[in-house]
Amino acid sequence: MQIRALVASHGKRFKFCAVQDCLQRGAPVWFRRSTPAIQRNAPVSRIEKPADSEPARNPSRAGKPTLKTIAEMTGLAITTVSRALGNAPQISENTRRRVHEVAAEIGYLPDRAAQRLKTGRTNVISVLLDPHEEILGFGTSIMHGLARALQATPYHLIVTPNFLDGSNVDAVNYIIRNGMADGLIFSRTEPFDPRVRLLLENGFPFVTHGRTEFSTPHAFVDYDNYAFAYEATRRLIVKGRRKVTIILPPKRLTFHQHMLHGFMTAVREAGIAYEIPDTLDLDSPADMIRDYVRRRSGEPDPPDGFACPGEVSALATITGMSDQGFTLGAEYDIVAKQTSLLLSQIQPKVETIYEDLKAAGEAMGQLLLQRIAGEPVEDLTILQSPQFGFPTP
Amino acid sequence: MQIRALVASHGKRFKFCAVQDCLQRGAPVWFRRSTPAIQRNAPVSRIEKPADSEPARNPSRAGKPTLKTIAEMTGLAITTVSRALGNAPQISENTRRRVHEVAAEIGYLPDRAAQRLKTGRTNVISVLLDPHEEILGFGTSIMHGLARALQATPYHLIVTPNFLDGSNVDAVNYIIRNGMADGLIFSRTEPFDPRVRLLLENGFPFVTHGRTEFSTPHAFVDYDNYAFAYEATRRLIVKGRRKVTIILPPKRLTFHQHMLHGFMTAVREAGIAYEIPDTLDLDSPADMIRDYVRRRSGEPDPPDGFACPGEVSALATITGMSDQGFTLGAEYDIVAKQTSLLLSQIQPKVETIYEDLKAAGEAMGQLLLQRIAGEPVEDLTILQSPQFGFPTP
DNA sequence: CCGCAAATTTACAACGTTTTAAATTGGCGC
DNA sequence: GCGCCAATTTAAAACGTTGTAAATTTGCGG
Repeated sequence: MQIRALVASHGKRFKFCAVQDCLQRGAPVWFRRSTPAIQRNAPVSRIEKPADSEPARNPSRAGKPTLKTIAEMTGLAITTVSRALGNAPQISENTRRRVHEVAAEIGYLPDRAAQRLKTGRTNVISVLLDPHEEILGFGTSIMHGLARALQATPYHLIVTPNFLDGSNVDAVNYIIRNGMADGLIFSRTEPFDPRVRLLLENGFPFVTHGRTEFSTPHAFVDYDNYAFAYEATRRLIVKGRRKVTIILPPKRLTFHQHMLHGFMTAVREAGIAYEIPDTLDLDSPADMIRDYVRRRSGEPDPPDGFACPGEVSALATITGMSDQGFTLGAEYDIVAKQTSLLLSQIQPKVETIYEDLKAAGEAMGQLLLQRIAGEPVEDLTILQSPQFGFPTP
Repeated sequence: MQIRALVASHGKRFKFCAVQDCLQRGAPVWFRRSTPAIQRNAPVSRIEKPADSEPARNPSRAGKPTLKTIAEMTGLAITTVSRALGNAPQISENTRRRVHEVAAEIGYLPDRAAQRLKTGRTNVISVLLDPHEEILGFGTSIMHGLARALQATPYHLIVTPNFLDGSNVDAVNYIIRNGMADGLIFSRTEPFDPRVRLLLENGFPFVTHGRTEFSTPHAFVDYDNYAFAYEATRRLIVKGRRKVTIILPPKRLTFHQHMLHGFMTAVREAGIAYEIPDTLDLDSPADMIRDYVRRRSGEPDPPDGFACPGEVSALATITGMSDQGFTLGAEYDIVAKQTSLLLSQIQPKVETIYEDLKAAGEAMGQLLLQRIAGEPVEDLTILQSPQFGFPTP
């Protein structure tokens, strides 16, 4: 057993000889500064464990290579290794390459916790999942896309579910306050969405799925629901339908207005009859939509053209109508928004207009990365056009 | 400006007077150990910045309260504060309460990165999302449940999507090797699932959705698919169907066998005719299932009872049958597994047996927490019974 | 008032990384 | 050989927390 280091204060029991000894072997000697307030220090002398007894490391990461490992292997300093891996400009090409080689060889990966602690950046993107999302895999489509966008980056995707206690705003506030992520993604925006307001006020990077009406610009990806509603309605009219209707999203959401506008524009251009159910919206349970359609189609002057901005509402409409004996494509038509493959696979007679949610997710991820990198938000807006390329029978 | 600290080696330009001075004021003097290989050290003397110039803190967490903040406010040591917040036994009730009060007042939350770095625990639960999950919100149901289970814990839920490059096993390996999480959750197990093998070998905590056939036990939550298939088939028989069929999950998955077993047991007990499509499984796209059903029902001696272990397959079956002019409930019957509200809302004539995925998610979360806490895995297995409480018309 | 044990509080180091500021090296002109 | 500049490498401190081991305070019997 060998004395490797020694700590001493300048108190009574100062062991001069030990210090001398350490100095000769190049071991560090520590003169401890006394506590400012009270002079408490009693003399200390500490002896390190012998070199062969490894300090008990945290078992969960035993043997995990760190910068220190590479430093020892290459004979460089930890700083240099860090620099080399970060491709810092002042590192010579030679050592840069060598460090990279060794790192790859031993499978080094930087410790996220340490990086996060040091830099304050979390390398985390958080998605606020809303329980009211269209059940047909909205969440997973967006996630697919996000995952793809973050694939080659150091970012991880963490899900902050809204479903539970606390409102959306609380979740956002929590994330801002505690620096739980570097950026945020969420959907179903309102014109003056309180989440957006909060994030804007705090300068926190985020991308929404859906627009707002704040004068301050922010990054968003949105689907052109005006175009969808206009086109869907127009197609119903072209098919010769006499009275059209649309199931709109809840009034408080921004895209309610967009859809309404598209629908009304097409209706007015054609001068056709229409009606808009007001006891019902896209968030209503499928059986409620089904029952409404069934009841309404049994009453006088029912609509015969349905614009359905969701697959579930389309299926519910079909069921309600067929309960009354109406045949899709003959006595009535549906043009629906399609976000998964399900609807067209199940019921090919429904005409669909596609919204690519996976692409939306990917775009949101990319925009968020750009936003975090500091690009001006004015450039970070995407309006997805409906794809009109589907065959019209 | 005041000299507060000084670093010196025992090289030529050793400034003895400066050291003396430091000693007298209680400032630390550092005898730097020379680099082992080459004796490089030249003497150094450093002067600290004046105390009034605040060190430039990371802007992203400016003002965020830390243990130090509380320590300064209460006049206690950082260690004591940490202890008090951790409710360590050796802290007096008095200071414990005071620290908790101050912490609550200033809204202190521990820095996850620092905790993680120090303790090696990540406080993260990772979910492996599989792209082949039933599209109808399997992922989100599980996530709901998990979120609820982790609600009052320090754990966060992070999604490691499988969808992209790399197999399941690679993702698991990555998580183990780099300590990205304290526990793992995934589904769709195979009898000798390589992910399970890997995790068992490394003693990494995990809970699967689905069983395996390893002799080493592990934590799982599974749905009793034997009971489902048996009960579904029995109901078809009770309804007077003459020939039953079932769309099974892919052969490599463990629950393929369970379902097959349940189905065959019911069939054999009743001595009824049956058939099992072998070009088709639950992962087949809906249109493929629909086309198969349509074709088969046009051929001689078609089945008139369908056990559908998924809502999509049920919808596809209905479409295929109605394309041939068959009426559900009259000429044929379906008993389907229901995991969302969609199917029964859209098509109430389908008889359903419920699988509560949200409850499964919550159970998996709880089991995983217990597993991490070190409870024996033998006790951490749950077999969910089908709920037979749904009205049979 | 002393000694001693128990109760409570404390300093220090460490986790693995990045940042700052400084030291070292090499080259070049004299 | 010296001084100087640029290129490269370096030590030390810091991020906020917890574990270890020690110091300090308190209480109590004499």
